[in-house]
Amino acid sequence: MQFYAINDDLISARNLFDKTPHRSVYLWNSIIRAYAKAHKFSDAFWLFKQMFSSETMPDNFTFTCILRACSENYDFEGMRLVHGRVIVWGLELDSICSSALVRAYSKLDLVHEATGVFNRITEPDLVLWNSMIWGYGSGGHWDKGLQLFNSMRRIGKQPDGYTLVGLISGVVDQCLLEIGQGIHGFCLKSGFDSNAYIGSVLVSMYSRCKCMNSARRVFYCLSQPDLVTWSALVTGFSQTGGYKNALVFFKRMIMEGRKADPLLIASVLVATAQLATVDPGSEIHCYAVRHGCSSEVMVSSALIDMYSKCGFLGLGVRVFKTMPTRNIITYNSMISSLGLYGLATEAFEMFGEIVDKGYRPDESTFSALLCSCCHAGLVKDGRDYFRRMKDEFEVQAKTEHYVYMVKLVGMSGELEEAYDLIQSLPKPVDSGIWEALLSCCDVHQNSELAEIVAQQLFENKPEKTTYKVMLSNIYAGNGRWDDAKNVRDDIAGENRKMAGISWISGVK
DNA sequence: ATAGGGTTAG
Repeated sequence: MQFYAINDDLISARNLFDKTPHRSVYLWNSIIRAYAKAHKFSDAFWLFKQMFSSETMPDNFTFTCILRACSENYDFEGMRLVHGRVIVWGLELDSICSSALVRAYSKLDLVHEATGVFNRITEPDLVLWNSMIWGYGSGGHWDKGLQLFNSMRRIGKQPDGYTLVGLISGVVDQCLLEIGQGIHGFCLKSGFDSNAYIGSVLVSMYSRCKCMNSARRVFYCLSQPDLVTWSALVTGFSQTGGYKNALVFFKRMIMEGRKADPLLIASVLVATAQLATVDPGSEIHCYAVRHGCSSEVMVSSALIDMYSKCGFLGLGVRVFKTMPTRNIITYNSMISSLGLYGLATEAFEMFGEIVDKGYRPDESTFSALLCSCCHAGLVKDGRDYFRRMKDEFEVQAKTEHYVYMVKLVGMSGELEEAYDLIQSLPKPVDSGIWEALLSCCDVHQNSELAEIVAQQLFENKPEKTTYKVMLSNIYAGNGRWDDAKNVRDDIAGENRKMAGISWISGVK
């Protein structure tokens, strides 16, 4: 419904634009920005080009509008073209254009280019500092962001809320927790702790650091947490294993009379999917239906995943069939769901369908496909998809893909081939890949190779005990009782895992 | 002119 409103407005705006005989630069800028905001990037670009042959000349704001469109559309070529024009118009040193360039390049992960633009400015203003710090932070270069933050303060420039948001977004991992705490301290001292944006990024920062107690504490300190902040907290719980808490806080927010939006609903569905009981998930589904957003791509995709993980593939398929718009994530969810149920043929068909429709399969698509092959033991198909992934679709193989390939080849009994595959990888090899091979050795009771693999794992992660259990089991299976006992004794002193128990909840 | 939360990846 919202989309129609935006489109209707856009159409009226365009009519007005077309009827105006002498268009000012403001009018041009507004219409380009409107198209960019509605994600109609090709229209925005077409108008941008039209403008150059009109009587009105672009100004620095025109470029910011079109740069935003380029970056949101991941249009690298357009980006270079526009940058070129910015230079031609002598606006590269303009404070408005330069910060737009820095942001756009950073968004495209071209931090190097962003830095180039930044370094050409001798006296950056606050917005430019902020843009560059944000660029470093969002690009994973937290250290450079921090350096820049320090040099900014050294020359006496006062940071503002934007600066800190950019800086905090660079704290992406548990090992950066202390850095994050330091920045949090700075926020408190400088009185930024009541800023809604900073509150929400702090909550998600602590979530990324797996410190949900701190995230919760920041949340409780806010007098009026808004939807985004609630959402950050619920998502934090969803992603760190606090599934019950995700639901508790979601319900608490609803009880306070607030309305959830598609982003939050998708997030809380992740928690219900992990709980693997369908009741809470279908409750959220009903909520989405009542609030008219069950057909949003994000919600529907999450529903497909939830239903299939909770044992109701048919309901997931029904959501899939009835949803009005799909994206690559939707298809990936559907492929992994089919794979999860051992329906490899159907998963392959869906892959063919998305290629026919012109979607670009991504790394998750191939994860889902290779996983389906593993479940169904289809070695030949797996090899094919692995090859096509690299050759035909130019998707780089990542750790997860190698894990699947090792499992697929190794489980079929070709332990040597799996071993050779790992040997061919650049060092250091992720221990997850070695672990995959170890589980193949377990299944095929090959204790000789298992020893070699375990040695590799021991060098990588001596503190982990799971693979020692596996090695001991392999020894035991081969009747090598002394070896089995030695490895067991080795674990005994370390923190031992409790034996697993499981149960099935009653179905009414 | 700059900012925050999101769905797949068993």
